[in-house]
Amino acid sequence: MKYSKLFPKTLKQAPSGAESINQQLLVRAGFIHQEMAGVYTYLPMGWKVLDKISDIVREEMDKIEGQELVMPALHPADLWKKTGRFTSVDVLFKLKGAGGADLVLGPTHEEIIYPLVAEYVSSYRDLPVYLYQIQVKFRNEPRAKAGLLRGREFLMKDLYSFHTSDDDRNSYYKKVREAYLRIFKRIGLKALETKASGGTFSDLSEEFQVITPSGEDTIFVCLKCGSVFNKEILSDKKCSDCGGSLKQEKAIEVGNIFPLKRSFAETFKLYFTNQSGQQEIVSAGCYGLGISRAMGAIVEVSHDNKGIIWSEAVAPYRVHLVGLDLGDPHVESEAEKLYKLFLVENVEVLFDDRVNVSAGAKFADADLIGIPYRVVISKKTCLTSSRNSGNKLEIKKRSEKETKFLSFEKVLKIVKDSG
RNA sequence: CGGGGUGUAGUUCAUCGGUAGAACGUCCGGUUUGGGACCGGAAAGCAGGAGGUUCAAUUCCUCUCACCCCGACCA
Repeated sequence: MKYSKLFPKTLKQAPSGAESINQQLLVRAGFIHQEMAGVYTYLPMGWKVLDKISDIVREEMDKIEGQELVMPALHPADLWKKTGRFTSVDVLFKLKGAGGADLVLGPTHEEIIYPLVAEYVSSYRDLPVYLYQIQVKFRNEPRAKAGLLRGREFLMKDLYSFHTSDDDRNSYYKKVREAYLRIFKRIGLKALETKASGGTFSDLSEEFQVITPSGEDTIFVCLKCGSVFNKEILSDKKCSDCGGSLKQEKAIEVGNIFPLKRSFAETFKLYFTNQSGQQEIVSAGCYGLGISRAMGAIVEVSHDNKGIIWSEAVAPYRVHLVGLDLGDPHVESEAEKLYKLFLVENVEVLFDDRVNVSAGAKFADADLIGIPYRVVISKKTCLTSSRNSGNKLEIKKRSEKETKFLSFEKVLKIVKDSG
């Protein structure tokens, strides 16, 4: 991608009202655009990041035999009335259909997936089944805030598992837990597994929390055994696993896994016929992961005063090629060649090809956008190119200070190897 | 949903009763080119919306909408 064609350009200042770090940096760097409180357009580079996170999530879900589907965002309210959540969930967006029927914008999908599975699953032979989707969710938060950390419309992965027994569900639950730990590691988030209440879903659940001052949850980390507890389930000031003392932290919840209560299966009559021909109730779990929230969380924990520092797995591009002295026809053609070489090598590259823009402005944009590798081509780095021997490029990692001068081959190796 | 704050050019902000100004960005011309360069010129505004007070309202008052922050909430 050529920077001159990229939509949109970066901003020097964050709009007023953008107070949280993730919102400021993501808006300034051109990843997101706010439409209203808690609702954002994901701009081309922002969408690329979300796509990369989603792809990692897909890979890990597929590894544990998840099957991807997409359910509607628009739900008939009847299903929500059946579970009682039409009134009990206060963040529910409600609207009217053409005939006056009540409709709901889905904040979660138990009400859709239970009837769906009930329709197709009737035998123990049909179970277990693991279904997930990556989809937009709606929650009418009384106070949306902090950029992508708390939206009214947001991107989420939700997985639902259905089993012939609680034991089977519990063993799958462990697999999901491991998949989650792999996902967060891969996208560059240190997520702590946290014991929490299950709200209307279940009695207990586990959350994946990323420690950051901007987090809105309070968690307690045991200094002795490392267990982590959400404050909502903590009755005394000692670790309930080992009795050790606890350290309080602010954290943002990026994932939450629940063994589901029986009541959903009862409401939607989700039964199966077992091997002895008897009807049994299906056991289920649900597993959420906030995709857009994870993007915000990454920025919260990985930035400096100049901008974002993307982890390699989720960065919109791998290389930010900065062309300086492009007024010089020789440098200009060398830069073009270099850009094409990266493309031929399947390296995702953003090429700052702007001619009348100062070096400082280009570096500032590169730092702001936060692509992992910055490669500079200029008069200085082109000097040796007339001799075929030693054409050196300048390469710098966004996360490091050090700059190296290396041949294209070595640059390519670095860029391709890591991550 | 309680408390507080803010709505003026694309963006950030000034003006605070006499009918709108800067910076950044944008466009044109020129000089520049390794950390947000410089000089000239230009375009850009129903002052969130409705009502009221006034000879006159961006400015004062009322209502409303939106956004931000603190708290409550967060299945």
